[in-house]
Amino acid sequence: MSIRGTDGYGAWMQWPSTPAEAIAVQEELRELVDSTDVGDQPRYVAGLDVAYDGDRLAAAVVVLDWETLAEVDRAVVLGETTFPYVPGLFAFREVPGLLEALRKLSTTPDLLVCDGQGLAHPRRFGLACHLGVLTGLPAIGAAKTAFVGTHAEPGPARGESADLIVDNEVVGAVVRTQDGVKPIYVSVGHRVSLSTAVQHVLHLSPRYRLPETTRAADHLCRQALSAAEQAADEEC
DNA sequence: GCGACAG
DNA sequence: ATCTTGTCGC
Repeated sequence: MSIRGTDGYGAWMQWPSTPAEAIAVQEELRELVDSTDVGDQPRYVAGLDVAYDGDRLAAAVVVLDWETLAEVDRAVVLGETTFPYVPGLFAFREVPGLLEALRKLSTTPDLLVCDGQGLAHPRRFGLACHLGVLTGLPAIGAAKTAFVGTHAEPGPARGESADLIVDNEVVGAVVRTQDGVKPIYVSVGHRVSLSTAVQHVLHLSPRYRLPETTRAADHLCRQALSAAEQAADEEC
């Protein structure tokens, strides 16, 4: 796929090498986030995830059909970390590999489901916003644990949720995707409203706590990383 | 000042 | 993220 949204920026925006520069990039790109519904009902939904082994990494994207949740495309790239893990700057560790994987797809996703936060971030610009703005594609964040905000305990049944709040502002939703399971943290990434993001996550999680997109991408990047390690061991 | 902190 | 056995449940 082409990365329409990035071209204008990629040409002059150098990748940050320090936390201060990274924060400056977030402060600038955050202005480009669109938290309203744009585009039609998605047909191709992508799950994205990255697995690590020291400085080695595997970034994967798996595209599923919205109706059947069957896989229609996949791409995975091996690489090395270029940025340390710093809470709040997580995207700078995962974006390079994920953009490369997205570029390898023969399908252009209608929605990106990211393994992390979107607007539920200290500067309102988590991984999902970053990937959404750089690609121009609708994106949502679906994280396994909380990062910022306070919230009430959502009801015990699948589909129940509670607002995730920061400074009297709703930055996301805490959603119970299955009866009795620990809820997940959903927030807007780009070009999707929060209520739509929650509906999408529930549609993508018919049986397990995490969206099928996330599960598929998680499996792929782990498998690719371990396969690469096997190959490396045999060499030496 | 101290602790907490997506993956 | 990753390090890690057995165990409860469908």
